[in-house]
Amino acid sequence: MGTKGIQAFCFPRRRKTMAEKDDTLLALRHSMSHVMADAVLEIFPDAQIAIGPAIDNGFYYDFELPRSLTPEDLEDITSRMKNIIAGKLPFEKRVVSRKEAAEVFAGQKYKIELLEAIPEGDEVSLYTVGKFTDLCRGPHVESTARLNAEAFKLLSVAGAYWRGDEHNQMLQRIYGTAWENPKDLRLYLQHLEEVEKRDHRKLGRELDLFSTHEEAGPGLIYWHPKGARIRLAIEDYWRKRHYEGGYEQLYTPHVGKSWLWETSGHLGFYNENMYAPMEVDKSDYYIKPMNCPFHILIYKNSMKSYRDLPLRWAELGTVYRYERSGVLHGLLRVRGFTQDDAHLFCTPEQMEEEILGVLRFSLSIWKDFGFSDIKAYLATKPEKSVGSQEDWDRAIQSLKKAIDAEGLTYEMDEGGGAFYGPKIDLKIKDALGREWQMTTIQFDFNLPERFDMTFVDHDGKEKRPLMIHRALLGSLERFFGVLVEHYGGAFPVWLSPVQAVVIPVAPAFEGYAAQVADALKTAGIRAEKDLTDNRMNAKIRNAQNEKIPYMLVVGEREEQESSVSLRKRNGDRENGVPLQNFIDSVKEVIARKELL
RNA sequence: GCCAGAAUAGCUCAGUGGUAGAGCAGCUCACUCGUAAUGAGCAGGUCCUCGGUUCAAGUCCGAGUUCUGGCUCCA
Repeated sequence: MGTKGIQAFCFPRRRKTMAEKDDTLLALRHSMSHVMADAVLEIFPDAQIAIGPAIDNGFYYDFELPRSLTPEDLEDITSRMKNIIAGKLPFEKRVVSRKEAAEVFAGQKYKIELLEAIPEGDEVSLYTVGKFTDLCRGPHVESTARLNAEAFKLLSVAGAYWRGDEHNQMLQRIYGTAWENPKDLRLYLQHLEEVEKRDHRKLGRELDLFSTHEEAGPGLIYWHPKGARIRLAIEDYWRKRHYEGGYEQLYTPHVGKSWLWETSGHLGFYNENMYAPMEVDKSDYYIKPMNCPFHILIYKNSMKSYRDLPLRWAELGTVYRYERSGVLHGLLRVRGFTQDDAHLFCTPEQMEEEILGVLRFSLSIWKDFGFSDIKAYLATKPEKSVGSQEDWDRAIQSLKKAIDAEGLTYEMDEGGGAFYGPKIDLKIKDALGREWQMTTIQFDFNLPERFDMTFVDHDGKEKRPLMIHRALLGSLERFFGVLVEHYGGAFPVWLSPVQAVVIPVAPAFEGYAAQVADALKTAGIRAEKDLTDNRMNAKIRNAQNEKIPYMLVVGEREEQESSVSLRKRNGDRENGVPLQNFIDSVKEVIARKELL
C-alpha cells in the first residue's frame, strides 16, 4: 500500500496555512526523534542507532541496545529529553563528503549501510543537536527552543526489524507523540482514550456481541445472539440491495480438491495462507481461502453467450486463511471470515459500465451504513504481472473514469496492483477520523485464462470474458468490528440488536409491559421487556448501558391510555406517546436508517 | 513467525514466598417502586498449562499456550 502517496494525499492543495502547519509539525517531530536519540545515547553510549523519522501524530527511533527497555527507561529518557530541550540547543546542518561521514559513523553499522545507499551525487548531510550527530536529510527546527517539553510523550517500546524485513536484526523502537503545545498533546491523548473506549473487543464483551475461544482456536469468531442479530440485519439489507442491484446470489462449498487450487494457481502463490489439506478418499481437499474458483466452475457449467453477460454473482462466502499468530486482532484480523464477495463477468465492451456500476453501488451502500468520507486508491501494474499492457491500460482507464464520474478523490498507487490485475480500493473514514480499507474492486486477467473461460460473441467466435472480483464490506467480521467502533456501540436503530425495551414502573404493570412488547414485535420491531425484579431506575440504567435506542416506561397512566413514556438513548423524553404513534415513528426511523 | 509486556471468580482488578480477596454480574429472600444502581444473604477459583527450585509457590526459574503493543512511514 502506498504510504508515500498517503502523505502526499493527506496534505492536498488546501489553504497554505494548513500545509505550513503540517511541515512545521513534521520538522518538530523529526527533531524530537533526534532529541530522543541523544537521550538514549546518554544512557547507552554504545547503542547502535538505526532510523528515526516523523510519523503521523509523532515519531519513533530504532535502536539496537544491550538490553530490553523498561517503562522506567522511558521515564528516564523523557526527563533527559526535557533537559536537552531546556538547553535551547541549535540543530546544526553540515554537508560532508562520504568519507567524512563514514568516519563520523565508524562503528554504526546501520548508519554506514544507510550512507552507502545514498545515490552517488546526492548530498550527504549531518545534523547535530547537543552531543548527537545523525546522518539526516532534515529538515529540522532551528533549535530545541522550538520544541515544547510539555507537548510530547513517549508512548511505547516495540520490536521492529531493521528495514522492516524479518530476516534482519530485530531492533527496539520507541514511539512518541509530539505536538506544538500541551493543549494539542492533551487533545491527542484524549483521542487515544476515546479510541480505547470504543475498542470493538471491549464493546463486544460489554454488549455481549461476540467472543473468541483460545481452546478452540485463535482468530475464529463466535457471534453471540446480539451480534448475530446485527449481522442478520446487515445480511438482510445486503441481500436485498444486491438483488435490486442486478446481482444473483450463490452458495458454494467450503472445500475443494487440489485440482481446483492447482488450476487457480493458489497452491502456487497463496499456499502459505492456506490451511493444510485433509485427505478424503485419497484426494487432498483444501478449505477455501477464496470463493472465486467455485464461481468460475458455475460459470463454466454451461456455454455462455455474449447475451448472458454481464453476470454479477455474489456470495457471502466463508473462507479460512492462515494468518501468522502475531497479526491476529479481534475482529479486524482473523483466520475465518465471511467475505461479501462478488464476481462480475463481462465483455470488454461492458467493462466501463460495470466498473462504474459496482463503484456507484458500493458508495450507495456505504452511505446507508453512515459512512460518506471515502477515498479511492488506484493501484497499477506491478513489475511481475500477467495480462497484456493493453489490457492493463484499458482496465486502469476504466477504473479512473469511474472514480472521476463519481467525483471521488483518489490517489495512485503505482505498481501496487496484484500481479493479475489493477484495482481500486476504497478507504472509509470513521467517526474518529481513522481510515479503514474496506472495499476492493480488482480486475483479474489470470483466472479466466487458467480456467479457460469463454463466451460466444456476436461473430460466433469464442472469446475470453473479463473478470472482476469485488468485496464491498470486505468481510462481515472486519466490517462489524469497524461498525462497532464507528458507532461506539450505539448502533443506528435499524441495526440495534434490541431496538426498544419496555420497562414497567412497578410489578403491577408487567402485564401491560408484555402487551406493549408483543405489539412492537408484531410490528417487526426488535423489542424486549424488562421483567426482572430490579427497580425501574436500575432497568433504565441497564438499558442505557446496553445502548438500547428506545426505553418505554409504562405505568398506570400509560396502561389506561394505551400509550408509552418514551426515553431515548440520547436522554430525550416524551411522555404519553400513543403506542401506535410510537410504532409508526420507529418504523420510519428504521426505514430511513436514521441514527436515532 | 520475531521483539516486548500480560494472564488471579463471568467482568474489572487487589494480593512480592507462609490458610486466595473486593466491587460489579449471578442465585435466594424481602420491598406497591415514575426516567442512570433498593436492601440483606448465599454461592462462585486447577491463581493459563506443564515442569523445576523451596519445608512452603498465585508470588521465584524454565518451557509452552493465548492475549496486548509493534514489526508499512526510508538518513
